Amino acid sequence: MRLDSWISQRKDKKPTANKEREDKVNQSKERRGKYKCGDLYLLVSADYDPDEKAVFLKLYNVNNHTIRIIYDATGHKPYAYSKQSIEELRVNQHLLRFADRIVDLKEVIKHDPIKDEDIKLTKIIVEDPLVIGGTSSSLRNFIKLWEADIKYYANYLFDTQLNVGKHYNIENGWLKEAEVSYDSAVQRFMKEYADNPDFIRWIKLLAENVPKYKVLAVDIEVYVPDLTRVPQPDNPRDPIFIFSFAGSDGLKKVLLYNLRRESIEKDLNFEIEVFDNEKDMIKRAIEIMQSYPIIVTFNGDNFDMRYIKKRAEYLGLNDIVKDIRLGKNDARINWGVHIDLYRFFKNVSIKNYAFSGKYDEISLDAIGRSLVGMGKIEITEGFEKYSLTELCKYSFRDAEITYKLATFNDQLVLKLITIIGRIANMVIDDVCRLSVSNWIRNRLINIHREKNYLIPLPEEVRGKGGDRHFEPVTKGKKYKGAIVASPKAGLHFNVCVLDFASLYPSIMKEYNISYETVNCPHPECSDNKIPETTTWVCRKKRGIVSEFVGLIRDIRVKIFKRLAKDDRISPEKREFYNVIQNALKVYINAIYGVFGSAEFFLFYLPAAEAVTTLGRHAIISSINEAKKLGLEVIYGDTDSLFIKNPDPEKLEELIQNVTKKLKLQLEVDKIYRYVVFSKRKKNYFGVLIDGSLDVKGLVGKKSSTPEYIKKVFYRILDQLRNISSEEEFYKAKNKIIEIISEAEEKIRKKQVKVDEMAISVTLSKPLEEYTKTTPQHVKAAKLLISKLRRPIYPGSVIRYIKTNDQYKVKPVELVKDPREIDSEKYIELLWSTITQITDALDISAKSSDTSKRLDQFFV
DNA sequence: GCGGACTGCTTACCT
DNA sequence: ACAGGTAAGCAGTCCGCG
Repeated sequence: MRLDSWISQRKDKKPTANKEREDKVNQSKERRGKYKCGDLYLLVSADYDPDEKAVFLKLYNVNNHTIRIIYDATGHKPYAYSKQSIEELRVNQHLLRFADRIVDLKEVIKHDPIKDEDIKLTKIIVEDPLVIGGTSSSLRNFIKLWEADIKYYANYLFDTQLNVGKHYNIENGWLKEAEVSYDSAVQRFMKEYADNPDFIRWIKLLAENVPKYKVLAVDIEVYVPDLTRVPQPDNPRDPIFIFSFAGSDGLKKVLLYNLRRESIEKDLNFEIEVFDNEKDMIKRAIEIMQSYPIIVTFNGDNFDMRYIKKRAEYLGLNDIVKDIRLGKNDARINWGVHIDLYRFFKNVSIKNYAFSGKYDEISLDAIGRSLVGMGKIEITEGFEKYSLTELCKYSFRDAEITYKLATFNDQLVLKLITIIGRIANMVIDDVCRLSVSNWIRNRLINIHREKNYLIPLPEEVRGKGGDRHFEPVTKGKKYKGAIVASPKAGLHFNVCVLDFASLYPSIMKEYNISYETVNCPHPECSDNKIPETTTWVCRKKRGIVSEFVGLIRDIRVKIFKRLAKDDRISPEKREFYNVIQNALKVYINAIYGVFGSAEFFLFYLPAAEAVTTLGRHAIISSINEAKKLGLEVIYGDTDSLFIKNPDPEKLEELIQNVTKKLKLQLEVDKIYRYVVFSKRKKNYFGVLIDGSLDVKGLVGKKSSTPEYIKKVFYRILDQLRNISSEEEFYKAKNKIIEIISEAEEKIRKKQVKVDEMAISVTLSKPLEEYTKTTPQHVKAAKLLISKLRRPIYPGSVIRYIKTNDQYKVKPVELVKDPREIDSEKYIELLWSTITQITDALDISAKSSDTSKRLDQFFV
């Protein structure tokens, strides 16, 4: 049997006209709201409907704040590429298995970026995505296919040239890019760069307004009397008894299934609807939820939404919850978008770059406290010990925190998600769940499509070969990274810090680094070597990644950073542009890293190594250049040079020389009134010219250090803050001695509160995976479980006390009496924290006598 | 059997 | 599941020691 007879029959089947298709869908799906002609829509999401065998788009109606769903009417079909000819594929047994689901085989020409030549491929077009991948019998498991692991709805957006986060109008059922207005400042930039279509395209995409979304935060409570039992969505035997809602339209509502027939307090800060059976409450809850296009939860993917769905089905309400769709690891809603903030805040790029590590535990309580100043209501006993009113308050607080996290600072989080969706061209459901490497992958796939480049398989990229030239300094790493120059220990006044503006992205841009340009196939490029290596870089073609990094780096620096600082623009708008430039920063900074990550689809170690090699080259030649000019370099880390008391003219000369020679922008980053180094790298403090204190890496700053010791540490630094000469420096001495001896005394006499002595350490993996050693926080966690039956998860912060009993450590919850504290250990800890300051000032040996010890230091 | 030297594990930080 | 480099504390092991 051959495939062609079947294919020819299918070919005359024309795609349904757009309008008809939409009307059909309108009839079959329940719809809300009326659409006015000319309504403006923001493309927020897309998905595949297996029943309709088509992609549908979720469009946020900016005018009436509903979601409109539009099905594909172009007849777009899933596909993948093969390097076998049509003839070969026609008799391929694996394809024959899917004969009735293969629509067409087509010969196409694509550019192979690795070989730098056009190649012939066969495009296998199929009826549904599962033919390509997603099941154990799918084609990609049996024959070699290209572009077969891209989600179909993503593929669809790339091919139809739609972009998430853009505004569209609907005309006769077709999407049309909407004309949107831009600020005059943005228009000026568009004029300035009128001859650069890539620039214009990105400015237009990013500067579009982001609507204020209509959102609803949801939290549920499941009635489990015993505190130690956690309700399991997969076994939903316990009833849901509370739904809490906080909405952007001011809704503050709790639905309560009064399973104890208790009387409920009046005059709460939320409305309450009481039900005498669970089913009615769930029906009402779903009705409320379906009137909001955006649903926000904290851990809804794995708990709230999942439990609602499973519990409703358990109660026979399948139809009520049919529009909640559970994936392996997520929960999506057909009527809109479900955003799980737990997944979003867990993302390390979001945590460290967007929120500069302001929270360290991924819990509603911890993140709520640090970002919106609101924590959970504490519950220490099982639910049976509390009145239903108290439990409603508890639950409503959770919904309130979730709502605040989604909407604080003018919906910052939702804006950020939308903007990342624009940059990555990724549906916002995925943006808030996936990591930065996926954001990068998605856009790079999109760019390959636009250029008609075939996306190589990971083994083809790796298969290019190329050596690793430098042994990593750190054990377990794949290649050598940055250089950290040894600091010159001591106190230094008037220190200027120079740094390279976004060093690695700039290197990628200026030196044409990309997976296909590093060790390219052209013999004539092979003399274009990375210094001290056998790696060469292409001169003939612009690298796809290099070009992309360069473009968005320029977009950030030349457009959005400037807009964010332009005082002719209103503060609100400036804040919006600041969010954009920040999102770009998060994104750009991760691009180098993903090429050094073995899991990334374009992982190519020689490319990553080329970047760090050039980075080391840049900083070393700058240090040498500085020395040549007679400037004193006292420290440097990766991309920075600390220069002591520089002659301004020499400094300017250095900047000019380096920038010209390396094609990398060296600039003044900050100036310290003074800075204090010990012998340790990545470890110093200083006072900037505006008087602000800058502390780097010192123990006293670490999140694990007990509060009490931190306080002492900062009191000491405070003594040093207003110093502007060496004499003044020593005046602070007596006060510091006083602070330290007082603290030591207090610890020795056990007068410090137990809570202030807690050492806080994050449990990074499940307890049973600590097989090699048992660190102290793991010991404490085990006690929490055995003595208090407290559930512990990876990511939990364990707070423990060093004690003088047989345990040596105990969770803070188990230490009732300060006399249990091992004060000797804490005095040691105090000293090691403080000597990081005093060491730097050449304070050396310890003696048992405090004042003597300090005197030695401050001589 | 004991203690110091050493290595490896773990966490939190810097760029 | 972006990278590598560094500091610090502790757990566990090795080795010498009549």
